[in-house]
Amino acid sequence: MDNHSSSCSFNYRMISMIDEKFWQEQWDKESIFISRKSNKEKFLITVPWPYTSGPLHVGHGRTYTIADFIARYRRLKGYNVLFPMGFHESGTPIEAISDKIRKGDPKTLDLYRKYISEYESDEKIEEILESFKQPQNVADFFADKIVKDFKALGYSIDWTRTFRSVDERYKKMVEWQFRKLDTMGYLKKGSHAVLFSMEEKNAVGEDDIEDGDTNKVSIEEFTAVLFKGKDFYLAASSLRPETIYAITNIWINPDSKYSLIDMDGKRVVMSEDACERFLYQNESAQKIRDLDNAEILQGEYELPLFNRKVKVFPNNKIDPEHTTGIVYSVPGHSVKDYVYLKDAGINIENIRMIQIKDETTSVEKYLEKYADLDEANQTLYRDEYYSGIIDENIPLIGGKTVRESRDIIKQILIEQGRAFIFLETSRKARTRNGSRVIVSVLRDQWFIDYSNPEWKRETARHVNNMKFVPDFYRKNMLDIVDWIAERACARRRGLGTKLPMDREWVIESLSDSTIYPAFYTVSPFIPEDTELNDATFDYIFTENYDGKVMEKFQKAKEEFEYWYGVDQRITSSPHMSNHLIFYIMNHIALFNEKYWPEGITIAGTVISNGTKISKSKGNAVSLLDVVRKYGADMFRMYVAVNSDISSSLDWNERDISIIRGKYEEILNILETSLSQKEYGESVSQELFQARFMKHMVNFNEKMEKLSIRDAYVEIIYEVLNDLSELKNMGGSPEMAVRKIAGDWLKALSCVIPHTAEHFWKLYGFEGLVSNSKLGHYELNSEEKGLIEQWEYCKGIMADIRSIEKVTHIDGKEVEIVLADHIIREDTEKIIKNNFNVKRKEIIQAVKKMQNKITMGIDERKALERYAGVIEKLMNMQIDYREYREGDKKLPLPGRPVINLKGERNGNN
RNA sequence: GCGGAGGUUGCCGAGUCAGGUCAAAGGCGACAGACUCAAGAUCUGUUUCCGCAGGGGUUCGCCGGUUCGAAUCCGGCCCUCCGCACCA
Repeated sequence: MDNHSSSCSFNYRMISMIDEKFWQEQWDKESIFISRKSNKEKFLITVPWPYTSGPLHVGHGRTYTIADFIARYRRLKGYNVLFPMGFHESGTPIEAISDKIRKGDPKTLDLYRKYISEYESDEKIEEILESFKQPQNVADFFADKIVKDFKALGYSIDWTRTFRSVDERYKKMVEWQFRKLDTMGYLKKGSHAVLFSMEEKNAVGEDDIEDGDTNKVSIEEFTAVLFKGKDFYLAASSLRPETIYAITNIWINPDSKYSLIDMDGKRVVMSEDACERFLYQNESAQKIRDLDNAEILQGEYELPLFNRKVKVFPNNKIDPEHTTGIVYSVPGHSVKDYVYLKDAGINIENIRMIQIKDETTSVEKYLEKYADLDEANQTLYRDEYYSGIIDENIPLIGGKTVRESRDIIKQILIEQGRAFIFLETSRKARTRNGSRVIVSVLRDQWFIDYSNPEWKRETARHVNNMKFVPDFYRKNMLDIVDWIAERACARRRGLGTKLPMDREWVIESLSDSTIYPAFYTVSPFIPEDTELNDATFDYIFTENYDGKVMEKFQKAKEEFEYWYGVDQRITSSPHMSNHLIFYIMNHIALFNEKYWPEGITIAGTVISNGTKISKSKGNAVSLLDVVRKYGADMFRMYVAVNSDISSSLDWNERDISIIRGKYEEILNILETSLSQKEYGESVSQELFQARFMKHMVNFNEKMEKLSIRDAYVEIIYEVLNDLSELKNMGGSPEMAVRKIAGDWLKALSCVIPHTAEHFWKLYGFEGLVSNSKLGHYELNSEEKGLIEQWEYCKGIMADIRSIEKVTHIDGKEVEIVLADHIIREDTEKIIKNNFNVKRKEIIQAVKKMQNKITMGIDERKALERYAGVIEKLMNMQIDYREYREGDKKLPLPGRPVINLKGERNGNN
């Protein structure tokens, strides 16, 4: 991987001379990141805590690194900054890992051997692996390693406030949270549909399903319509209940078995397989017996709503494993039914009831148009759903759209007891263990009811006042507020806090992590063994207590009130519709408005060599590897400069070496400037300093807006460019750097803190740069003039080059003729459309060149100042004078006449 | 499908909210030159087309519209990426 090592040995020495560990120890020793209440303005910044099931990769590093830039910048600006972190250990995956290790699953064992080996010597691996049979050991092991990794990255985290989501005192707070939600009526119990495995007797998530990440499985709602026969009802399911009027017959599969079940006193028939699955959706249903298919086929069945009877035909295309295994046939509006009937030689007249653009849809046309039967069927379905209108003469729904009618008919059928909902997976799916995935409706599922309108209104109002970076996520968040409904908040297994009102349930791992940043503020003031109850938390977090001071928690209360709410939370877009919405809404429900979250910054995803990072691809680059190989500052600089917060960051070798080049440049110039003792005054040095001042102004502005990349392009690339320009102008970059080193190192310290500390000390500044303060920067008019005039001169140089190129003259001498005061006055008038001027001949020229004329620059002064520099850079003699009457060409303000003298270049 | 973001000159990526100063920042790559025995590194210049005087032509997904004037505003179309409920 390291193909530069041979050619850059000198620079390697440069990088390795920064002893990152040493500086981390200095920070520790001086406790500069431990933050306590003070009289300074506070700034609380957080990042969602990591889940401790394994080592972190570069993707995790990005958000924390960005947060650290901001934390360090705020400190420079004089804020009392708190940047805490903790560890998320609740949920099912860690338990599942232990489970697999206990069972000796070879894949898991290999993976965790590899993970452990990244941190521990070989002889210890098996022992640690053995300890992983206990879930808590897995979590603790990796939490411990993450601390080490993060320290190695130089994060300015206050480690005194760290806690884990499974700590007893934290659990007490979660209990407090849930009892509060309960008293507010936000906690509900109800039934809930989930994907489920009968064999594993468990709800299954995307990760549990084979190809679940690439080919999603969702739950679809079918309407099972009851057709009344002599002894029982047939349950025929459909996505299109509005077509019930056009039914001609019912299909069952002759090769499959059917069963009779009891549903609230009704005798209902569905396939044997459906029957087994349905019992997971409806607890009260009971199987009565199996049926002989002849029993079903012989009778006639009455449609609900319309007085009509239809027959049942066998059709082996009907899938008994899909919904009820009974389907009704609508040949007028289903290509498949039309074909089935035709193939079976059954002659039934089509009933048609839907029009698109005043024309009754024709199954035959779709059949002709699409070669594939499925495609024809689906297209017809879609066309009718989006643009279909029901015929005027149809009862109940005539003239209405298909979309409206579907809900109306479904509603009526269910009310009349002639239909029920049958839930089905959107595709056939199996778990990774190979068992079948079905839909189950869980009873007594606990929910947080985010649909409460009052709660939503408050949330929307607050979201409008929050700061989102980038701002478009605000709109996104408002949509989510609108969309969010009940969310299941408890599970049967996993680590975490037991639901206080029902100890059978464990609070789901996203729901237990919504207000935890509040706990950072109090964590050091609540010892592990303290007795905690709801009154304690009411006292610390709210105004809602009996007024008596609780001595023991007084300090915690003060710290909470000082620090809370979160000023800035850095996260990534997948968190929008789950963690972030919970985070915002739970704060709004539980805390006083002044403690609600303020700022949210959403970082783009991290990709590796142009492709998405995923464990299965094996392209996850571990954070530890990166630090070991490149050092913290290199990685941090990469994160800062390689792409903007909002766009994705691609971690790849090529860009790494490019960034490294820049980093080495910084090291080099800082190193070589060290020996400079004096500072020579010259135009170019002055210009450099003025420009540096401008960069500092821009840097501050951009950091305030959290445009981190732009800020560092300014303070790294622009400054380095200026230095090389300075060198060309004959100035000394070393002297210049010596002069600006203090300010530059402060600005750089947010991104490359170790490097900045190293040179801060060598340059003889007091204390630590991480502890220094950044002043206010502003350009004075002299500095502005220096910069503007130089830009003007650069324009002239570009013009000279352009002329040289076109004429093939190798310029030796240049005469620059400037506009005199008469021209300037005339031009000013003409721009204002006042044509009463002294030299009429310039009117046309001014009009034509209007957008290239600049009035504000003192051209004479610019040339006085920079003529020498231009002469050096262009290697030609520069003369300048004002316009004289009789000159062939007329200069305009900002557009002097350039007379180039030299030899014609022979080649062309 | 629903919701969100986006399509810019060889590539990455600013600019679009507040239309003109935008042939369009910055980085990378490429080319030429300087340095060197040579390569790398570094530095200088060029990098849409035309031009023997700093100028002109044609460009910002596609098609239309508004305007004296559009990369920027409006409408339609095509394409890409992200999120979509028990997964952390």
